[in-house]
Amino acid sequence: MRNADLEEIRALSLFRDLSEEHFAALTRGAYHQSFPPQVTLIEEGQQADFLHVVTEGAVELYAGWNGRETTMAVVRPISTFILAACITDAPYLMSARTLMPSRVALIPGSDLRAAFAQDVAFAQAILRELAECYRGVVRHAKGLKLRASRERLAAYLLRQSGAGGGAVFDLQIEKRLLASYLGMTPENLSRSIRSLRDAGVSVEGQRVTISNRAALVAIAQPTELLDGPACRGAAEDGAPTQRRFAGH
Amino acid sequence: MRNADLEEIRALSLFRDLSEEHFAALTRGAYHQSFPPQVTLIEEGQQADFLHVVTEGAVELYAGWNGRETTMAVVRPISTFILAACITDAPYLMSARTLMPSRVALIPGSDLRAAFAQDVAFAQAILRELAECYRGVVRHAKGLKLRASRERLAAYLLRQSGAGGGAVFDLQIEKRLLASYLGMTPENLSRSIRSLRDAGVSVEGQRVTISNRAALVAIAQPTELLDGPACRGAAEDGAPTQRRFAGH
DNA sequence: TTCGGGGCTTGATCCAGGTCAAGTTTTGGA
DNA sequence: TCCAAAACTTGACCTGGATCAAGCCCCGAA
Repeated sequence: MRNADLEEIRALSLFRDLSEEHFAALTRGAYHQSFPPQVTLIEEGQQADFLHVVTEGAVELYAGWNGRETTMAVVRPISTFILAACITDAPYLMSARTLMPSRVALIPGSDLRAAFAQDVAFAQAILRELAECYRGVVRHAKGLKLRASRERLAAYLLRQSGAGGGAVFDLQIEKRLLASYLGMTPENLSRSIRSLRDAGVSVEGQRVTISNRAALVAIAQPTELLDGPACRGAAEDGAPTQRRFAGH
Repeated sequence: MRNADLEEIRALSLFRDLSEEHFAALTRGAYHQSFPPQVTLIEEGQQADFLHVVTEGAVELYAGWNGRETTMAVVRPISTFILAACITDAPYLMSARTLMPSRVALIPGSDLRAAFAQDVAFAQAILRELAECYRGVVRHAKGLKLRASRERLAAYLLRQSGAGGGAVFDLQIEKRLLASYLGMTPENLSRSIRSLRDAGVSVEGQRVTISNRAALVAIAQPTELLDGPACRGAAEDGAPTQRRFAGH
């Protein structure tokens, strides 16, 4: 692995408190690979052998059943995924595929469990990371059950725009993917977007403009309990070393 | 706390590997209280001070937004809840209320974190427990997004009936609650139940009879990735010291 | 034993959102 | 640069499930 990559991974809250020695041990057995877009990295049901860390690009987590398919999250650098399956040594509950050319570090689950047993600070970091993942899915599920699709879209746009001004930003994601993530069809997303026009939202291609934040807030009624803390204050103080794009 | 209660809690996979000393330290600061039905134990948004362990009765985890409300899970003895909020010392994402006269043990979060730091085996147990919770919510979310309501009901009934024969069993839960858990209205649940009659399902009051398991399976298409491992084999070998009734 | 209230069912109706079918635009590759 | 495939939009239509409104049943309290 390149030094620059190592440093980026090291900066993750997950690895920040890990001793130099243990970190070296972890990364010794790790791979760091580049993948073209649309490559399936893991498939649900498979055994979990590696913790994955996206260092470049974007990875979609999705699940299928009976011919249907839905996007559960989009993971962006630098963050990890499938920690839970790795820890319990259980089959993945979600598949993962690259959305663009991406680089992913693969850390053997056995090494992970070994480091966990030897380093209390690391154990705490893992636990915190997992707890945050858990809370992310809970929020996602709550949103699905409590909000209508238009409300989910409004909330999503507010989250993406960041708490600050951020009246203009890019979607960073294909609309069909966003639709799937929000639990609706592309057609319905299209219509929902139009229906937000009179709330001052305009979407042209990937570019989103929010001209009346208050109106959008009135629709989405964002809460920390549903939209996460990221929505709260203006730009966070510390370097946001870890971002999860669409949920989690 | 009564000795019998202590032993039951001790038998949880969460505490099984904890040293006698650390377990004593944990339970020294713990309360064990009885509550009548319909008592709110915790409210979403509050700070998480105690890990909760249901030892008798049943507790509903639910979430509200904008006047709406949905039940996320029903926790039955002996199992824990709100572990994640406790660990991250973050606000609860779900409220909890008793559904019947219940007893709940409250273990201070600070003690929990202390024990975590001192006992690697305990740390691993906590991590496993949390990972299982995470996977539970992921399954719940997948079900909501991938299955239609009738399919969710069919899958739920199969899960409840247990993998074995179990052609007759009790719902153990009010139907309005089940409806909310499955993400539908009571009216729609009623109709969905009727619509499963020609799949050999009859529900009279709380009593459910499944006379054509194959037909139900054809509708629900149960998968381990959606319905959990509990659905797999016949009665598990070890004592099922920990059960989560409706999901998680 | 009666009464009242909540849970459950059933029917009628409505609507959010899915499906189907064209277009239109964008994108990526030769 | 052009072409083909895919993404996106729009309209028409349909349907799963919500809502509204009774009525029923069961259970618990007086």
